[in-house]
Amino acid sequence: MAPRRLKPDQITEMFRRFQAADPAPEGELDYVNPYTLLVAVVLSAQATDVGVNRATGPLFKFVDTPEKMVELGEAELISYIRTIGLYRMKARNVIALSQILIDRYGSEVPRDRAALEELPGVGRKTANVVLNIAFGEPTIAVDTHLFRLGNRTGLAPGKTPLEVELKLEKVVPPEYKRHAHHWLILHGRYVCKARKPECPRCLINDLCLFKEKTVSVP
DNA sequence: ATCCCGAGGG
DNA sequence: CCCTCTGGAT
Repeated sequence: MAPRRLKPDQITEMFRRFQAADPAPEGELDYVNPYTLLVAVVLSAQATDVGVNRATGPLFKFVDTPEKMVELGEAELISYIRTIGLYRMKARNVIALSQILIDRYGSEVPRDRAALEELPGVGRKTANVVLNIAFGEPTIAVDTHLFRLGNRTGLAPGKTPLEVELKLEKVVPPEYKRHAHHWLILHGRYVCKARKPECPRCLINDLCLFKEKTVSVP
């Protein structure tokens, strides 16, 4: 069956409300510079931001450059991030990625999608987050939250994250693109949750096309 | 499609 | 016990 989708004026209204409620949304991953942001996002795969911040707090206090990370080494890095899921692969990727930044990019985080996606542990979603947060570009990173909301609300239905991203690129009004990722991710994290969406206190529940919408009982 | 892989919630 | 959490590589 063809997925129902919101109309342009409804989408504009949706983002108008998001902006009114939270004019300058921010991500919840802690970082001190573009490099630590990149590391934090790599570590955040299949992990909670709280869990990532707990590990990166002590780490970034001393290790905030690619050189210091390579010097720290994989085994030591693991001692910091052992409480995060998938830590072996992540530690290996962070060390390798740091060495590549030193060798090819003068220890800077490249402001370039292709260059970012060549780094181990960095895919399209991570590259989009870095471009958006570190460099202020209007990219819309589609993670598990955006993918769910795009389909559930009718904002941008798609079978894959990339499909949802390209559709968002088309339907989100230009003036809202820069913050679309943050608004949607925060909404997905606290209100439009995967398990038990709290529709009664959702500020766009009258626009949303979710069929099993929970209704408030007066 | 499957693996990686710990913490927290229900 | 079950599932989910700002995925990526094979």
